Amino acid sequence: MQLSNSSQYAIRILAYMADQKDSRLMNATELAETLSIPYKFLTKIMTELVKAGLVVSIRGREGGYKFKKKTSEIMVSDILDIFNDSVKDEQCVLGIGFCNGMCKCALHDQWMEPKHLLQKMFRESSLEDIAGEGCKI
Amino acid sequence: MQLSNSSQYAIRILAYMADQKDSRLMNATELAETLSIPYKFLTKIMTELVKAGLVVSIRGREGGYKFKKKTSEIMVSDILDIFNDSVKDEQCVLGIGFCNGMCKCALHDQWMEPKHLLQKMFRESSLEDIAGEGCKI
DNA sequence: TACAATTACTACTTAAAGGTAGAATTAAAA
DNA sequence: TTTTAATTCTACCTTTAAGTAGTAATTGTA
Repeated sequence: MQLSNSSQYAIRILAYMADQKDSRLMNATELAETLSIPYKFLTKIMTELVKAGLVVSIRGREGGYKFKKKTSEIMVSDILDIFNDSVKDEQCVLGIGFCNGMCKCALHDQWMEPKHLLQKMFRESSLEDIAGEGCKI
Repeated sequence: MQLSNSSQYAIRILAYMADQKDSRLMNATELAETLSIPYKFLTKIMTELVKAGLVVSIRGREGGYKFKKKTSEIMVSDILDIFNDSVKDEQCVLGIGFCNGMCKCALHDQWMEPKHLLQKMFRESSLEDIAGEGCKI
């Protein structure tokens, strides 16, 4: 019961970027070293974040990554969506699509409250909110 | 963010077994067909449940599986433990072992409440509790 | 223009989860 | 004692996640 490595890395990367005061360009080498994430895996993740429209990349010398949207407009759930890792409304403990109107799984009722809290945490935490919170490295 | 297939199957199997009034022997063919779980995969899971001491198996003709412990003494978390899928105290959203006294991750505080609810759900739901609840097939 | 520093792309490898096949073992029943 | 219905074991196959390698494309700077 946990997030994929990709999701965890992506949140850590973006939260670290959000920590930086000016919206300066940050390059993959610096991010990989600072956050102890394998360089090649990090660039793969960054490319997905670019495709998803969360960050933009500047190629070539002096290039790097910066946010495309305001950090207040990027929710943790947006990041999880990219890696198919968010908590869906129709998702139950015993499988997505298993529970429905007719048939509720044995843990259906117990699951409601933690599910809603998880969704709340992911959907209502923006990168701006968590910038400055905790340590990122 | 979801349980492994093995954990989901195992919970469904044991919850279904707990539904049966007398503690009659249930065989793999019946369980697999009733619960729509691949037969060979189900037997693999059952063998793990036997090794973990949750159920006993009777081999040979007229054999099958039955509970070793009382259903009131088997918690959902016991099942998740077998498949390394339970929510550990030290587990945070951004990785097991990442957060500690010195360094709390950016989502550490937000994670506390959903984590405790998840743990509560898994640790305080016994098979007896969920027997009869919801539909299992 | 040449160079160096950067991201992007394609393809591969490794590890783990999920699932399958077949034969061995067991034990009740005929 | 033979047959039959059951679990168990070993080994394999498939899919997905995780991670790596090499090269192409891009672009600022000297």
